[in-house]
Amino acid sequence: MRIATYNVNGINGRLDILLRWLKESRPDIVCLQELKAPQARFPKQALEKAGYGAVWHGQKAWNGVAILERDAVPILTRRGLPDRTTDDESRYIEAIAGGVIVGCLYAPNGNPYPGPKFTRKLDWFKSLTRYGETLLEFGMPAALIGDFNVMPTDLDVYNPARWQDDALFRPEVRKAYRDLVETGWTDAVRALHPDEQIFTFWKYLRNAFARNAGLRIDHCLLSPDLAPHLTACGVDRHVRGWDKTSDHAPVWIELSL
DNA sequence: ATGGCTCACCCGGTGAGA
Repeated sequence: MRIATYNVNGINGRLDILLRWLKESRPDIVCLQELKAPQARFPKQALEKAGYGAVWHGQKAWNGVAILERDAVPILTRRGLPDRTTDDESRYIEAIAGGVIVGCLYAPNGNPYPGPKFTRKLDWFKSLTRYGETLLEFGMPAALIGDFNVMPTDLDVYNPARWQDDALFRPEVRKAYRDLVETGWTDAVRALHPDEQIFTFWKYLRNAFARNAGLRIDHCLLSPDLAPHLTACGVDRHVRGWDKTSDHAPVWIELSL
């Protein structure tokens, strides 16, 4: 079973890109972030035509997350994190797909540092960590997948020195990610490729993709009963090279289930 | 090199992304 995550950066503006990638890669389950579309403007029919059922959590102009399943409709289990019911941003959706609890997330950016947005990012990670512990206690195969907006280590940044004071790389945020992982999750890409430099995002600016000036910020975390089934993972880098593409590339994992 | 892109908002300049 293949599970992928893709920050599409506008699902309607880049629908052709998304459909092209789905057609060539045919993942079983897909987590999408940054839909940038209100609930009523999700392209349900176009995805159905491509063979994917969907659940989604939209928002006007910003954020927005969705889970797709090939030849099925995911069973929605949650919209939003339990700690953040006053939060009006669409950053978490969860469903059962392929027998796995799939939590699809889009963490806050947190810039500028310091400031209220940065503090909110740390709070959001605490909420995610706490809820993740609840998921682990269920004892059902679970995965937290999406755009975490954090580079966990120096290896995940093309030029670590330049990112020291950025909200995606501040020590507080890296610690928040580490605290989350240490409650029992496995970072799939690092489990299989501990020493390889792997990027999932390249800025639009300054020819970043051609220079490979990238970051690893899209992650797949697996519960203890799922991690032993991990057989492969990768980044569909070539998608980032397409015309009018997202600034992220799709990331995928393969599970022997 | 903190943005030189790119998006959604709805038609022009603003806020946000990372």
